[in-house]
Amino acid sequence: MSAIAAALGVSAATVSNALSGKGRVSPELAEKIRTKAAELGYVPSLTARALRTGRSGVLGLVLPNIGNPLFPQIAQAIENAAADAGYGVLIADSRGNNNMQTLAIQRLMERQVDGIVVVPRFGTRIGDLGCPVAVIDSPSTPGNTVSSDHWQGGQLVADHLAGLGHRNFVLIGANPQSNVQNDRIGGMKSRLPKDARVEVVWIEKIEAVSGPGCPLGLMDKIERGFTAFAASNDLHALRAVTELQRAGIRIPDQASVVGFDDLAWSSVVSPAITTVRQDMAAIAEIAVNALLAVIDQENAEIPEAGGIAIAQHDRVPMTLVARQTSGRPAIFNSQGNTIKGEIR
Amino acid sequence: MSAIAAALGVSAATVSNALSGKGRVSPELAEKIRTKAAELGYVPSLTARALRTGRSGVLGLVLPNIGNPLFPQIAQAIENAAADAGYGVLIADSRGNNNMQTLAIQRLMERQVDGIVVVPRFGTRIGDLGCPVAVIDSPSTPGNTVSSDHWQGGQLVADHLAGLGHRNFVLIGANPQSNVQNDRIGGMKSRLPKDARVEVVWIEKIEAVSGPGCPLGLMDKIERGFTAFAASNDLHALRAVTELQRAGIRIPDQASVVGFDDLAWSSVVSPAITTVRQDMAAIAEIAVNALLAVIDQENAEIPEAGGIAIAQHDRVPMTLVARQTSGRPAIFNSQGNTIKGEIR
DNA sequence: CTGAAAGCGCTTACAG
DNA sequence: CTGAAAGCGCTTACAG
Repeated sequence: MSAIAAALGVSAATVSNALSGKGRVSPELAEKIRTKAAELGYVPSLTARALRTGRSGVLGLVLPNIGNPLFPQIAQAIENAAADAGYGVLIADSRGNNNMQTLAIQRLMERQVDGIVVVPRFGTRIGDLGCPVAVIDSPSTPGNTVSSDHWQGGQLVADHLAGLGHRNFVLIGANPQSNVQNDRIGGMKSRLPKDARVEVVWIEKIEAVSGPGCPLGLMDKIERGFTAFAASNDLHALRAVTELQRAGIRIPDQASVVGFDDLAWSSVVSPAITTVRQDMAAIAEIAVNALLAVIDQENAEIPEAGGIAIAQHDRVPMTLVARQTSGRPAIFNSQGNTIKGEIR
Repeated sequence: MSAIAAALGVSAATVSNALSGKGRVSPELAEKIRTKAAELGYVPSLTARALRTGRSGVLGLVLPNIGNPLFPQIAQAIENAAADAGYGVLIADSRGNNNMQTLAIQRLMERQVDGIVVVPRFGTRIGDLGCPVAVIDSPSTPGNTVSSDHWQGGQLVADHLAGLGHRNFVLIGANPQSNVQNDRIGGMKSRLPKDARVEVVWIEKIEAVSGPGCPLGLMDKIERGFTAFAASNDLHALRAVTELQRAGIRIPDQASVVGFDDLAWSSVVSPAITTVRQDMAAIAEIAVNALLAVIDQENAEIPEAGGIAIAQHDRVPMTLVARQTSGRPAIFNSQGNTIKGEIR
């Protein structure tokens, strides 16, 4: 900037004003300055600007576990929304314990992020951080800012499976402590037909006994007449598909399987998995906009206000993506009654 | 900091020296300053430090596509290695075209990152950026800094499958333009038994004709006597497993399937997928250390040197994780000859 | 419409 | 061992 000022014989202040388009510079001079800036390959120092304005132009993203298969979708959506708003994204992983989450947030704040998007760990509560925060989890989470309407997503699944003729449902979740999973499963239950038979399988409980990656005992359910398998995410749905398929069950002829999240592989396995997709772009946009609103307001009003926890509780609707794992089962007639005896 | 200085009646310079442990402060005063800092909850402004020292303490991470299933592993490893070294990580997605990659790098540089880790898009070459860069791709990529030894990984697969008795191999890749995939497939080919029969399936070519998610024609291979399916990553391996399973093939009794990368679901599907794992922690550490070495050197020597492309070409060995998809096939006797006729 | 001055919070020679 | 001073590159009242 000083190089431009020197080359043109004007002041740094004028260069700054011209480049930021804040008016108060004659159009001709402004044009000359812009040209010279381009010519010199001028790149403003965002660091200096940050120091001066107190705004870094960077948002933090704290995730419970970067290794989570859903992470790519979230990170991509947040990165996009932030980039569109001219913000960078600093990532932090709270993998491990809840203390790590606190540390991760601290590290981010040391770096003067203007706001933080956090996907909290089970059962943690994000209090007032002294910095704008948007929480993405589930509407059931205290302090939640925005999330998919997981309950409604569960209802989508129930309606879909019931519409196919199913009356015997196995609901598959990993951990009953997860608000997201509880919402999904609760939503499903709330919409099952009156005469439905339901059993819930909690994977972590089974694995605690039989070890990770163990069979889920789904063939036992099949033998007991269950035909619909609704998992709380695609990873579990995939596990169900392979477990059933391996045992010789034909999907969707003999059983339907549905998942959540439309993870990377879901459309590409055989048969492709029917799933309920989150509108991550919408969620990210709401989260980022909520953050920006608080940031702008902080800047405008009394800065002593400090960190403000956002509390909008936006619920973004989910959409069902019907694929092959839930084609019409050959075992049902159009009334939904079983017409073949091979599976009672 | 000035608050500490004021509270103690010393200068900011002394506070700075005490807190940074640069010596030249009496132990007693230093201790008093540290105590007061803790008491006041002092958090240094990394922005100010960055402006003054010219180092932001932030590394950039540019990925070809955040949506890629391998991304979590990479991001996590880099975030860890960077955090251990006291650095933050700014992410950028070059999703879409090669121009986006250039833009992503520019945005990162505007934010004064001290160095950039880039996983380049197919066929792009990362030149001198005027900032330290570490490229992670494959040893066959020009400018590569560090990567897994994908060729050796391919050899691991070939040895493993040949050792099981297989002589008829289907190699599955997505895109022949990818250096990584070419290395993996090349490595496999280089170690197949002399009398082996080999066919390569390129998924993108098939999908260009039959649409995304279409069958890969694997049953045709089975009918023509192929028994070993070696995919260039777990996503394709999973696709092969489900396609074969769905058609009634029992894995591993009638066919073996092997993948790469040990993606999130690989250990949890049924049967669990045998795969070759990358040592991401080692790769990330080498990449980050390479960056730090250049950054420190820039700081010590002539800063006019500008950006230096690192050229170490470290190859990190891969390891095979044998799981159920490649148990000993029942169709082979101990000499590796077919003993059952059900699959010729 | 343009410029001189101050200051964001640090660090780093340089004096004392 | 400690402090006064300058400066990193910007922006923003305030004058002129």
